Amino acid sequence: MNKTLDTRARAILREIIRVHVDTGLPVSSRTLFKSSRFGLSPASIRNIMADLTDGGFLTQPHTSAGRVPTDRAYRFYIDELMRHRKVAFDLREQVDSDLASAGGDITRLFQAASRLLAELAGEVGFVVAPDALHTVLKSLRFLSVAPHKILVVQVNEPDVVISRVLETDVEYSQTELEAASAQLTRDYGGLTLEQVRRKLLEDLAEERAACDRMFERARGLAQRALERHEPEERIYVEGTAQLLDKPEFSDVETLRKVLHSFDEKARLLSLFARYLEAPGTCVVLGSEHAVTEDPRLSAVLTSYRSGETLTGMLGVIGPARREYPRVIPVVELLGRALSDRLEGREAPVSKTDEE
Amino acid sequence: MNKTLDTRARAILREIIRVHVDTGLPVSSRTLFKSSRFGLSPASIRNIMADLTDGGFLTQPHTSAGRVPTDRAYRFYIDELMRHRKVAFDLREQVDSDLASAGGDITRLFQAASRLLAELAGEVGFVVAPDALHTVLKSLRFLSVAPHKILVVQVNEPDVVISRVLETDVEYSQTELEAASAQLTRDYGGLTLEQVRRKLLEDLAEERAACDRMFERARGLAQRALERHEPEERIYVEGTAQLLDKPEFSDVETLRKVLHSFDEKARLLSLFARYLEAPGTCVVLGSEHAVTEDPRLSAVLTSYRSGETLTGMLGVIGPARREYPRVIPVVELLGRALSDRLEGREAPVSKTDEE
DNA sequence: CTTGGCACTCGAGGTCCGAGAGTGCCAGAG
DNA sequence: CTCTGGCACTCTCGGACCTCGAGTGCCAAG
Repeated sequence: MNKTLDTRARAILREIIRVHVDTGLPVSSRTLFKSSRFGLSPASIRNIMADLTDGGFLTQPHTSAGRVPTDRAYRFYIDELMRHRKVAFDLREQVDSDLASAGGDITRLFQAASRLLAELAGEVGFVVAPDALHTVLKSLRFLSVAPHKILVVQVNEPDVVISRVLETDVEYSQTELEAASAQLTRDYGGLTLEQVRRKLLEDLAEERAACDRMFERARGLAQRALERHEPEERIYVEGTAQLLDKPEFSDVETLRKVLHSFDEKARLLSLFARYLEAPGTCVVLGSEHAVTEDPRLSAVLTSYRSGETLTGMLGVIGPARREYPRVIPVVELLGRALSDRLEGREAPVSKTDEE
Repeated sequence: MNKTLDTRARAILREIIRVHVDTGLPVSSRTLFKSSRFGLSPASIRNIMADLTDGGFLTQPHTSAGRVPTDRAYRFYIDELMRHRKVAFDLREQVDSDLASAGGDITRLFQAASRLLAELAGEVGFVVAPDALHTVLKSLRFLSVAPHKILVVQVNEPDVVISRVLETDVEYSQTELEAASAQLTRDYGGLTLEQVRRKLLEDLAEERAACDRMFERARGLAQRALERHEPEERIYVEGTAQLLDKPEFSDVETLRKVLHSFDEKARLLSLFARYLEAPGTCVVLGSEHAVTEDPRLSAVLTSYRSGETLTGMLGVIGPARREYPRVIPVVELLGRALSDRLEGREAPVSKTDEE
């Protein structure tokens, strides 16, 4: 099929998308005639619409309804017709300050990001954390916080801090813990978490008797601290209620399926997986390789970086009918903002150390 | 109105509730006649049902439908008719191990608890964290984790650990930080967070010039670390999608309102507030002082303890039509389990220190 | 190539009706 | 006095039917 539509056809297609995105309803030739001055009568517009329908860009829900853009039309629109809108400056500020308010806590950071996505785009927002396996461990510290509780502070490349409280049977002195911290950081720092885990297992098995009892215990603690997280903990979804406001999800049965599918984080994760590699921002429409299992859902997603090789993903999920020129920049803004935060670049928001 | 129903009326009411909870549909005299052997004909059952209707225990959606229990009926059922079911032993184990997997992180603990509530009760689960104002600070520690990042570890009574990464302009040595930690813990340990905040402000204002520059900075850090959390961070809601499966919320408009209302955490919090004081487990039906703004929603809630004076709340929200004998014990189980965890009592799940 | 006109199609919404489910009440039996 | 079968009554649900209006497709004339 030739994708080369003439100028008039493009203008009409663009207008149909604009109106349909706005109203959510099928667009008729009459509406088009009135809404915008093409200098053409409804009949002529109908002819062009018929061509667009033949070309696979439009469909009609039934004979006597207007036309609705197909996924193909959206694809064409996104690739060729659309001009991005600049994001408002105060939006950047809001994003930066909201992310800053997570205060270095990685979980809250991802949560804040997905919440922002949901709020700003008016759709379901999600963030997929980078795969922890390839994260590089920088240091590991133990801190005794209460008689049988030890705080394990794990610092990953690039200065991402994860801390975790472990309960212990044995009691440790702070000096012991500091020695152990230093030793472990020396032994395992610079390795990826996957390597650390493997090496820990080997070392624990091997040095059973030989080694110092204390370090053996410390390795045990480290192992417990580094236990790999459930897949559910790698994916953050917020704003699922937003779907209720979209007319395309007004029937309960659809909603039921879709909302329940958001609860199955593990499957979502595997669906998203293939897009991790994709550079830049992509729009995945339902009819294409589906990000979600439901063809009615589509996604706008982009990747973000955290350190040298680590990438995660974030984006929004909603109906294909969305304001792309507004939504795409929002997703990209959050991608950049999250990368900046994770790589330790200061956001341009004012920040004082004292008081 | 006299609440003293004769034995037969009680039996019938109980059976009506049983059947209605099971099916979700209005119950007819015929169904009752067939389902259970009362030794009475449908006509007689109808007479009793008419009495129960007069007494305000039953209503009919319309003339030719069966009867549906009113909130009053549920109240009577809960107070007088119901016998709790024992929770299965493996349920306790699941709860304990799931809560243990949060690994001392208070946020994840509350999240896990509300998720468990949602899952086990098949309704919306929620946890309200204790009001941080009255929490007693035990110690405050600083740990340098990266050039301009400091981990602030705050230990509250009873050994609840909260840690937070702060970014700083100035660079601190670990020795400085340790001195500051000791000093701050000495000065502010044992006070409630509210007192700490006030005292910090006073001290910062007063000793402007006099005091050591280092401690002044440390106080600034402490203040940033203890900034009070947004109300949204005190309330954890999980499993909102569960409502989709309840036939009483099958129309989209209701769902829209209800699900959106769950997103407004701040208002939820204020609605829950009054039940914090209530001892034991209570069932709040929609027609009574509403926990939620919608009279169709009802809640089963209980409080849990964390330390001497601190109490929080947890429970489930759903339609009044629920299996009380099963749901109430679940809520109580989680209340106990959460108290145990927070007060440092070991749950009876096996736990080894090493390996 | 454009346009007004016109016949055609199809869904939305209203009305009507019959079937079925339940009830309330009554009169008669135990 | 209580229980029960019988019966009339009510009300919802679903299907059949109809009309209205929106939109289209096509054609013939400009």
